Amino acid sequence: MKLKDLAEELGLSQTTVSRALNGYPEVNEATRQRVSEAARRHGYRANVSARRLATGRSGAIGVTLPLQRSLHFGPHTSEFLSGISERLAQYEIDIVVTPIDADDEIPVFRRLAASRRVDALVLSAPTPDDERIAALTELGMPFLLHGRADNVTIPHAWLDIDNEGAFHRATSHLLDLGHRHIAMINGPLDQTFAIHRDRGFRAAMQARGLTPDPQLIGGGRFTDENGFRLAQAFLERRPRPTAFLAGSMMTALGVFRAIRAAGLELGKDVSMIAHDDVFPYLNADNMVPSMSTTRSSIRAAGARIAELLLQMQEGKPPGSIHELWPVELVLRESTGPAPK
Amino acid sequence: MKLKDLAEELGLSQTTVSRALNGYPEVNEATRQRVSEAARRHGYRANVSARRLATGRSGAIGVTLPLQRSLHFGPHTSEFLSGISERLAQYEIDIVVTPIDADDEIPVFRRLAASRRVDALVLSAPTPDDERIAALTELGMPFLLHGRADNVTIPHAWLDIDNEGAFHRATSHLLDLGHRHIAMINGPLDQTFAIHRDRGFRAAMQARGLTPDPQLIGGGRFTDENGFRLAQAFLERRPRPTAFLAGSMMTALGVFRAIRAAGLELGKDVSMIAHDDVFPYLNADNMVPSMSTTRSSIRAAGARIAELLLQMQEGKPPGSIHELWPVELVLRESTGPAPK
DNA sequence: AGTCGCATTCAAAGCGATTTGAATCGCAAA
DNA sequence: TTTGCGATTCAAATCGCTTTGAATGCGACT
Repeated sequence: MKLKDLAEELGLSQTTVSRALNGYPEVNEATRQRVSEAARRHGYRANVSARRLATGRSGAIGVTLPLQRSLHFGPHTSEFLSGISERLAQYEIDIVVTPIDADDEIPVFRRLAASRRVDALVLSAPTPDDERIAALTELGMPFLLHGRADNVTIPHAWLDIDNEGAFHRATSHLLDLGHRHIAMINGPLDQTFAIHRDRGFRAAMQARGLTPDPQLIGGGRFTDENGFRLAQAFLERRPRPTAFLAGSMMTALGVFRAIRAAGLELGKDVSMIAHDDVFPYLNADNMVPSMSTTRSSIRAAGARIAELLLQMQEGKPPGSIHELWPVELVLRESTGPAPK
Repeated sequence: MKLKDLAEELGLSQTTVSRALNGYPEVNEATRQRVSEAARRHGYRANVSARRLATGRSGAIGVTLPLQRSLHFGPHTSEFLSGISERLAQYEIDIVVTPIDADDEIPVFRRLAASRRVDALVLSAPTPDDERIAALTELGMPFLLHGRADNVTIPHAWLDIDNEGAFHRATSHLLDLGHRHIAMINGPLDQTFAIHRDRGFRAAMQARGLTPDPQLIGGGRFTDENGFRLAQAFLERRPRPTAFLAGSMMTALGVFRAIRAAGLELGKDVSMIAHDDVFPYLNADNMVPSMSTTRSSIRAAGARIAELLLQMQEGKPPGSIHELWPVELVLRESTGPAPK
């Protein structure tokens, strides 16, 4: 059933039917009722391809899915996507997952733009000098950055969490508890968020006149394995760290195991604060001991990003969209006073 | 730059340019070269909306993303999507993520079909009597089921792994090692794959004349927490289980913790075999002790599903597409002989 | 020389919506 | 009675591609 059929059945022109369904004001209310009813009865829905062609808008936003590179974002992906779709569900906007091969990101963007496949893009995992921003700006493709690219001066929209503040507070709290040898298990250090966390950590230490021990700082992928390896190595150093900062719940699990393997008890011999993106399948509250975290829902971020993309489509200038979300510090059982 | 502009610049008709770019044979090779060169030079790409409208194919496949219900599939999602996109990347086929709210799945399908938004769907997490199959068949929307719906007789395409066989083998192996009290931590029991696993487990036990202890059987979401809780409870029973089967690496982590918490040693006092969907961020091989698993890559399944969808689009009848993948049993350190 | 067939190319007709500019109908104002 | 205006409705153009059916050019064959 297409528009023409519906119009014929109703004895109306396509124009009127189209307008009635799209809520234009110049349609008689009685007519609109009649049209809506018929449309519902036939389960009529406008062919999206035709609509997109006519309106010039693709009605879709692209979310990049890094295939090779940031594989550690795997577990984040579904939550983030859920957040976006949650917000977009009521609109007729598609979410197109665009695999990106790291090598040829820019060409992919070029193709996306030329074929008008999506109206806007969501970019994840930026580096400080992220070159995608210049490329997309030049292509005239609207986008929203999830994270920040500190060194890029081109105006662009971004939403980020306060990673620096979060790790500053977490570190300060550990210091308040008397910890002096704090190990930091960060993410991949080429990415902005990891750099910010590092900065927060160092600043908090230095504020107390302490210098972070480079032997107790590590980074890398957010895997259970990486967390275990680094933590195990750190626990062999002397003086031994009495507290850990972990960049993700996944690494925290590894650290947890390493602590146990060393015969230590979490929350007593060793403290830990992990960053929690709030995954429904890995709950900090239900761990034993429950895990102190810096918490920020990546799902909520996705929803807000969708919201902001909608606003951009209505004309809000990208350069005016900058959101820095505070991060909660949730204290649970995994943190305690430093052992004497 | 659109087709018309390109044609004008080249002094050719749109027909010829279109055919040249789409690889039709009736174009002079010299002309094709000239066209390709010009297209490349201008970065020309056909407007997808126009193409879709003209061809009547949306050039997109939909992947359902259950929002509420199977939240436990979170971590699987990104791997699965990666697999699909890996295979589809070379084609101009979009992957549209379709959030599904559980309550109104069928209406969503109806809308998808009516608006011709996608050419086919990938369905996940089926139940034995999955009613989506009938709905989609009636709507004429091609789909491929990831998993199986045993009780549905309507011919349809599916790809599944041999869950029953996997758990049969895993159980048999534990029995060979002398274990008699085997605990089973399954997935949500309304889903087919969990039912199959249960069946494999029971059959292997019964083949040795053993009856599974209902006190040692549990199910539920694939969370670390659920694994921990169930395992902890099971370890308090007498006789205590000497081996565990875990439905996912996520639950396995919880079981692991429960075993440690009980002062037992994995691989010696207690054995475990977990099912591994092969996540890059949770490696069975690198755990300590390394984890014995039934292994089947969900990413590979995604890639194959994409492949099969392409074949369906070329006319392969859905009823002829049934793939049952064998599952590897990988023995590592977490399994050992039953303690006397 | 006339005709046929093959290789190319083209003009024009869709695809199914949206949108522009004009037409129609009452009804109040002149 | 005529005119004008607001409220509705409509015919036709448009979006940018694919595809059908016809046209063209040219060497080969009769």
